[in-house]
Parts: sequence; C-alpha cells; structure tokens
Amino acid sequence: MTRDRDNTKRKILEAVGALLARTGFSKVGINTVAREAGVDKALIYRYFGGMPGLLRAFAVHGRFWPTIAELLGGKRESLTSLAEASVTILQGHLAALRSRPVTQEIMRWELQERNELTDELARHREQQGIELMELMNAPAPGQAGGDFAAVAAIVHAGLSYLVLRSKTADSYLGVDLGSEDGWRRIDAAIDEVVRGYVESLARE
Amino acid sequence: MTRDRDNTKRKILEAVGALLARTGFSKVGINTVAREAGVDKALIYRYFGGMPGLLRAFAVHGRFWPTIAELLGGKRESLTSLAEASVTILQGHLAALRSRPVTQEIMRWELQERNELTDELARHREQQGIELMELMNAPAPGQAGGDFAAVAAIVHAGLSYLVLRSKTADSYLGVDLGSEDGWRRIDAAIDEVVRGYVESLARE
DNA sequence: TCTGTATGTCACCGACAGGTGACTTAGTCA
DNA sequence: TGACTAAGTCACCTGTCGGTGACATACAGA
Repeated sequence: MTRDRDNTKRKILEAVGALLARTGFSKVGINTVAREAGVDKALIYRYFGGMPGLLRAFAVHGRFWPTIAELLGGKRESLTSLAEASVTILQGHLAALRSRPVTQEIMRWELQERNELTDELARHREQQGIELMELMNAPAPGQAGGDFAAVAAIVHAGLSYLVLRSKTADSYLGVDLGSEDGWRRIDAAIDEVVRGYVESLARE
Repeated sequence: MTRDRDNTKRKILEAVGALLARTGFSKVGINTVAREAGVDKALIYRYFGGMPGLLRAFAVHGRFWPTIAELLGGKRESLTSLAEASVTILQGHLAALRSRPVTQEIMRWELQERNELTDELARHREQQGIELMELMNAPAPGQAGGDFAAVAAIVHAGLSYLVLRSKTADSYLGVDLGSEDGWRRIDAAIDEVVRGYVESLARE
C-alpha cells in the first residue's frame, strides 16, 4: 500500500460524510468510520485525536450551510420589498436544505443532543439567520404592528421540519412529502402565506 | 420481595417513560430500562417478548397525543370562522406539545428512524391531523384561491420544530426559546400570520 | 401440609463498542 | 547504503449491549 497521510485523512472525512448521509448520526462511530474508510481505527486517533476531534474536523471542512448568495438564487436585485425578499429567502432555504442530506442529518442530530460541537454549529447558523433577517429588512417587533421575526421563525422552522420529516414520513397533514408535487404546494404556500401576512401588516 | 406481575409490568412501562423523557430514545434499551425499573431484564422478555413488544405496549398504554378536545381548550363554540378555528387549533397544538416531553421524544425518534411502530404512530397522527383540517372547515386547494392545507402544514410543522429545538437550542432566528416571553411571541405570531393569510384569501 | 406454577434471580453467551500499545514497514534524507 | 521517522497494522483490553437457560422461591389451591 502507499503511505499518504493527507489522503488517509481525506478518506476518513469522506467516510464520515457518506456514513452520515446513509445511516444517520447514531451509527457513526470510530469503528464504523474506520470500516467505511477502509482504514485502521488507530489512525483516526492518531490524526484526529478521537471522535470529537474527527467531528470537529468534519464540521470545519464541509460546506453544510447554504451561503446567503445561494439562498437568494441570483435574485438579489429583485428584493425590492419585504414580501419579495422573504419569499425568496424562505424558498431558497427549502431548496437548499432539500438538496443537502448531510445537513439534514446534522440538524436531526442537533435535535437530539447538545454538546460543544452542536452548539458551535448552532451559533454559526443563528448568526447567519440574523443576517438574513436583516437582509429582509425586517421591521423590529411592534414597529409595524406585528412580530415579523417570530412569523419568519415559524415558517422557517416549518420548512425545516417538513424536510427532516420527509425522510421518515410519506405525508404531513395531507401534504405529500414524497413527490415533487407536494413540494411545489409547499413552495407556493410560502408565497401565499408570506404575502398574505405582509399585506396585512401594510394595511394597519 | 413481593411477587406481583402487574405491578412489575407497570414499573417497566413507567421506566420507559421516565427514561425517554430524561435521556431520549437513543438510550432506551433492555438493560437501561431494566436498571431504571429496578427489575431483572429477563422479565422484560417474559412479559413483553423483547424491545419491540415493550415499545408497542408503551405506545398503546400512553396518552401521547392531545385529544381534539384538548387542542380546542374548551373553545369549541367560538370557532365561528376559519381564522378563529385555525388559530385556536394551532395554539392548542403548541401548548399541548410543549407540555408533553415524552411526545417530543417520540417525535424526535420519528425523525430518525422508520419502523412499524413509528409508522403506526404516524398513521394515527396523520389521521387526527386530517380530522383537524376538516374541523377548520378548510377549503380544498384552489377553491378559495389558496392552498390552505399546505399553509397549515407549514405553520403546524414550524411549531413542532420550534418545540423540539427548544431542548437543545436557546434561540431560533432571534426568538428566545428558553423563556415564556419567547413563546408568547410565537403564540401571538400564530394569530398574526393566520389571520393575515385568511384575510388575504377572503379578499380575492 | 404438600405440590405445582409462575415470579423473580443469576450467570453466562457472543457481538461489538471505544480505546491503547507494540510491532512492521515504506519513504526520506544524510 | 544505512538509519531514522512516521504511516499503517495488529492484538488485545475493558465495558456494554441484547439475549437465554438454569435455578430459587413465594404463593395459591388441593
């Protein structure tokens, strides 16, 4: 065999991602990762110091969260109104999350367990979320007669939940989570509910 | 020691609930349940046939899902409008879920794993969800110019996610998930967003 | 009072987990 | 070419898991 530390480290990190996407966090351990990577587990300890270190390296190395640019999907210039911006961002969130199985697994993991790593990941996302809120030019609570941030949080969370749930459920409240048709309904509903709400704010 | 099969079974089932609420599904196993119940694990095999049988018995015995009556919170008579009914039901869903840690754990479990038991639980809830939709007297998609069911699914899912996330996160998009204040914002936002949306439907 | 049964106890199995230390060997540099 | 370093291998430890069979004994019914 050839000896190549960097390549081995890469194989290990890739194994984490593959295992994560395929089997979820609960099955990711030293032994399974080593097996998946075709590498002796002692090397994981030598190169990453153990499971926590490996996960940290994995978290740092990967691009799990969509950039703001991706969320906007090249529509940055069209964000002329609060409704416009909100719909674009929320629809972008839905599409981005759906296309990232590993991110979904990380989010499932975050729901189960709290540790320094999940906290760090959460901090990063919370930070980005707040940037997004600013990008929507959201009015502060009360300022426009409504709590826009709280509404956005509900919808954002709802999209997250529907995507996470789609792995293990066929439908949710009658909406098919297994077909593109169902997701088109969700996508359209984002538009409906956000515009409806923002209009009601404007009317006050 | 006294010999009392029924009491032992009860202790075992209670141990499942306690363990579930305290440590989540991933830590629920034959050994941990037996230890928690202060009982020999052989009895679990004798009385329940093993882990799947125990979980099934647990699922049957417990009241994890709020009844429709609880969701309505004694406001059945006031459901005069679509908006009224929807807000009441969604706020009821939020309160009910927040008060049920075991239900939350089951839902976390459902996000991770799919098996006959989670499927059965999901079927039951999907059924109840559809009843709720009918109770809201929801117009069919397209009938009122909007897909009410999809919007309701997003909001319903969002509330679920926020509650599940509150165990491991302090805030979500700037909304504090650890204080009653944050939840009051969510509660109010349900009202805002639903009314805003329903009004926009009426205006078409 | 005796006896059968079912409740509860215990010891043990194989499999697999995380973790470690000693060994072999490939590649590099003097 | 020889020697050193580090990459890779292997054997083995401890603990826990799910699962099972043999055993002890409390209790009810004859």
